Amino acid sequence: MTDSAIPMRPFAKSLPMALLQARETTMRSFRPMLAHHGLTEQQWRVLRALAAAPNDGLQVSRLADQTFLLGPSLSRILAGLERKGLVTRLVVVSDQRRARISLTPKAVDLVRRIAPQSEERYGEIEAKLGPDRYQALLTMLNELAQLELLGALPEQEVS
Amino acid sequence: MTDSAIPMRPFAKSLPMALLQARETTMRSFRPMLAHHGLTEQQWRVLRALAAAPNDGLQVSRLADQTFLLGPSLSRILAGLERKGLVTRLVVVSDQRRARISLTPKAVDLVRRIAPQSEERYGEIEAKLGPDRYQALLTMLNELAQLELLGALPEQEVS
DNA sequence: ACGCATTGATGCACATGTTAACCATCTCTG
DNA sequence: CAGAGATGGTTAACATGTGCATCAATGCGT
Repeated sequence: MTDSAIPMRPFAKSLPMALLQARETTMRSFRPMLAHHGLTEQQWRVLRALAAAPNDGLQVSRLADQTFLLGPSLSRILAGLERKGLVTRLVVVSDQRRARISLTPKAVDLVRRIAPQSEERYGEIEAKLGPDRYQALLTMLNELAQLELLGALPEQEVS
Repeated sequence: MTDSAIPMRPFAKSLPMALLQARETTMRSFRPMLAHHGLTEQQWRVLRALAAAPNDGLQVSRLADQTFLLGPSLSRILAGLERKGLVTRLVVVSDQRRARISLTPKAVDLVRRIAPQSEERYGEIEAKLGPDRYQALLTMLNELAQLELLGALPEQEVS
């Protein structure tokens, strides 16, 4: 009785599930490499964002935006990276609530070593999917991310 | 010095990041609805898979496959759902390692109430993205998920 | 029957996701 | 210029993600 009577899109055609599965497939390719360097996926996102940032670093909130990490997660991650000697934190004198996070030279070296391996993975995915399809996929994903969907922000009324 | 010298694909063109962002956008539309019913996203995945399963239920490993949850996560989630009276667990007599998980009538009712709201969300996404693009996106995501990427399974050699 | 690798599932440890509460600083207004 | 509110970050608490160890039940070869 549990089946047959509940009309619902099959799991396989669920966009969120497809996105989840696709991401898992790609990340399974990256994670072992990062683990080999003692980094988690999120720690790498932080290092990577900082590597592309201006030399005086980024403040925590900007870093959170760029890495799609929430504040509390980022706080913990930064504490860990600081303990590892990979990032430094400088309080902004003009507004002492803010801090600027930068990479240490040690971290810059690390990023330099990882980057080419990372590019290899991207290259493999792009090649196996086909450059044209890869681009098309990126385009559609970005378009999807721009959608403004109902119920996302306000307290929506449910039935 | 931290920037400019490390050649790396910009964050925005990173496929894993695009997948993450796209998934976040879609899930932001679903989560409030599920929270309103006291369910997390993962709990809903479990209920949904069970609702589509045969009446005698699914064993834990199959459920893990279908929901893309790892064993340990699923163990904890099932314990929670059992505590809430939403699933039951029956040990298989012929092989006592296995258990069959099924929905309780209470859970079936719950799924029945949530399903139409869920379909609404899917419909909105499909409509706003365009049915043709939606299908194309699903197709490419499934294709991506099927890729066999290096480093995913064996101990890969890193430099 | 016996040893023994395999399988289904859980336990453990650590890192992150998520929400709410909290704290320090700053800004604005009266 | 004091006090309310806004802002940037962190802390806390709980659930999940992830990899590894564990454990019991099973199947298999001899």
